[in-house]
Amino acid sequence: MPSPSVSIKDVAKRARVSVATVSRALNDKGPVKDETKQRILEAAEALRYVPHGAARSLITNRTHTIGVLLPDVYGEFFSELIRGIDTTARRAGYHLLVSGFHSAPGEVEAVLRAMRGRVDGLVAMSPDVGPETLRRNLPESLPLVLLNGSPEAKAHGFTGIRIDNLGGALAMGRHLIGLGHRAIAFLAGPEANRDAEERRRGFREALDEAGLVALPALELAGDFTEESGYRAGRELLALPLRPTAIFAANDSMAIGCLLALREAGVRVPEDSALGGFDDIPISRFISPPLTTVRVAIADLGTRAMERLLLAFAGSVGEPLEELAPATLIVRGSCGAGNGPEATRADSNPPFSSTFDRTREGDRSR
Amino acid sequence: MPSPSVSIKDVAKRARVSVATVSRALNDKGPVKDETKQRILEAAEALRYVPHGAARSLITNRTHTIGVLLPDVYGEFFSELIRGIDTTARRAGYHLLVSGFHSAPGEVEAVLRAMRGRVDGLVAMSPDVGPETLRRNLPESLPLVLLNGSPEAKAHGFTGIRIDNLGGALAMGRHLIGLGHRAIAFLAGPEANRDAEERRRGFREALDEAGLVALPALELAGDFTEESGYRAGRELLALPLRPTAIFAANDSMAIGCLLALREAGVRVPEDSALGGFDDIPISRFISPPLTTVRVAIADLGTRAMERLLLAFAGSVGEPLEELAPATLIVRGSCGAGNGPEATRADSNPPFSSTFDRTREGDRSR
DNA sequence: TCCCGTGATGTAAACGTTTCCACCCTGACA
DNA sequence: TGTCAGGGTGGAAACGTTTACATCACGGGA
Repeated sequence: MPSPSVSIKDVAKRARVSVATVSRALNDKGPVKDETKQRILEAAEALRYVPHGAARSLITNRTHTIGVLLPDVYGEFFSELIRGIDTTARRAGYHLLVSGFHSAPGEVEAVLRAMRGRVDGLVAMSPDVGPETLRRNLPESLPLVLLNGSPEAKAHGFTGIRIDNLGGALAMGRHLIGLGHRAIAFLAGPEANRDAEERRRGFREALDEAGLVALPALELAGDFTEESGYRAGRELLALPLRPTAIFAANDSMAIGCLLALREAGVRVPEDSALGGFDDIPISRFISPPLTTVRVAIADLGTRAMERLLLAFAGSVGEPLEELAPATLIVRGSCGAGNGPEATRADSNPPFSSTFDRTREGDRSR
Repeated sequence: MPSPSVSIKDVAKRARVSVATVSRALNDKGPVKDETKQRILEAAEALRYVPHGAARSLITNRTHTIGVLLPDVYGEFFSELIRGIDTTARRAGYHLLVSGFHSAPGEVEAVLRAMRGRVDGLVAMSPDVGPETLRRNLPESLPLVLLNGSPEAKAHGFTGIRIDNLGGALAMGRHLIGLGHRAIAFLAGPEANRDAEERRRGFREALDEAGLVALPALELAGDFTEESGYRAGRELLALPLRPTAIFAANDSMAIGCLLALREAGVRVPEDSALGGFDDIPISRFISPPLTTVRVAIADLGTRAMERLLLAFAGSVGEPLEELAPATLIVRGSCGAGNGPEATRADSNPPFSSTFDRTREGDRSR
């Protein structure tokens, strides 16, 4: 059970030099005679020596690891984000210490504290956790990038990256209005969710621009699940005056809604246009393919990591807030393909874009 | 830039005791007078003291971290696996050091070596990397669980967990044959891929059982992508004698194939039955919903982690090999819903199962 | 010939913990 | 009153590195 691990001393002994020389030889620091160096490398090889990370971190004060703190490790969003962070991190020689946390009371604190001395920096996504909690449980000096944090985080001295929910929803709203729709239903996300709220605001803004009013009857509650989208769809069907278009605050709800419509024989997009948000992979495979707003998630991770690397390089700078773009993806479900915008729709067929996406992250940015 | 971090010494000074006492008080080891303990806790609180992980690891030889090594951090498989490992790990107080590696020559080695002194155990998925490479770059004593490794890994003294590809494919083959199909096409996966190979073997076994012969013309090459499934579908369409059923070695290919068939006006399942493997989330949303084989990925991660925990607890035992179940999921694409097996299909409607799945991992096992 | 710079190496301190050991004190027991 | 047990505490070693500093030999320039 006790690890009979070989340490630098063993290498030193075998190569008949001091540990200092071994360290120098292995790290290419300071002068070492070629002959000695050769002997040391051979000894290390023979003994299968691997330096002890913790010991090294202790003295160098560098772990070459960055922590990633996420509310839940679930689904495509998570894996995409990690992928974005990981590729950038690895390229720079960093590893990832990943930790999800559930909403259990003291859990965030516990996880945060566990990070001390194990990471050089932190990427945290904290929808619930306030900036104060973060700072209280973290060493003052730890570089930190907040993902989708509250807008006031900047004021607290945090640098963060947020998704441009507002811009994306605005684009979708404009698009639907541009297609001639006037009565547009909105399936909202969870009350407390910041993304959901921003998307609602973006949609409202589009309405305002066009001089349309938001009818309370056309704004339905949802919670980002397919099920809630399905329920909302049935509610819409029961309305005396049905909307000609529906904008769901995320793709899952849009899909649930689509099922409800289809069950009732309502055709999409002929009878009702439909738009979503997120561009989850399923979206391009359902029929009709879903018009949605793409969030470059992997890119989000990449940007966060790059910020951290910048901080490591010493250029601290003042806390910034960056917006990750959210771009409209026009597919079949909005009916643009039947109208004058057919070319735009054609330029993004569901199939070829699938293959594009496969390696998207590798060439992101 | 240098971290003005507060250490145990600062706490000791403030509480007017020795560092030894602070350590004892904070870890509840050895006797400390209540009054002193109180003073120490207050001091720690006031200074926002957080123990230094690396330093602690150095002396205790425990990092409370386990390494996860994956060939690629991409897609649903990855996130599900991580989720399975993470939930189990966190419950036991462990963190995850995640590292993907690309196929660059020395990269696996580099990543492996970086793990020394940073992890207490390792979960590795190594389709390409041989057992020898692993051992050569890892301390002898490090507990290791291999995911989907080669069957001979066990002989090398590794304990591993593999997906029951053979059993799953066998079940699918039996199912299709049971529905009366005699000419069944098989879309194979990548040549070198072990999973793909095992699935092929399972299918062949089902044919053998039924006294059917595998026609070379009905076995098409593929590489697990939608595109290759699409190509295979077109090849099948060009065949003089078309198969009445198609079994694709994974869902992505099945979906690509489905598109090819649909383009040609071939109806599924009326004109041709279709089966896949993996049960990726899209599968239940396409129309018709795809009959497939579900692999409990999160469960795979959970099992791996449990093995590791067992090893930490000291019960080393001989290297075992565990098989993670792969179960047949009957949906519409195989046509069972139209036949005598309608009840089985109904018991698994695409929608309710979606919601089931949402929290599947939390109650796995 | 002397001095000094420089390359090659070793010694030892330091990083922040945990833990073994020794010490002191108090009280109980003989 | 002496001894012993044991609670409470501090000193110091140890973990495996890196690195500042010291040492030494050697060679070149004055």
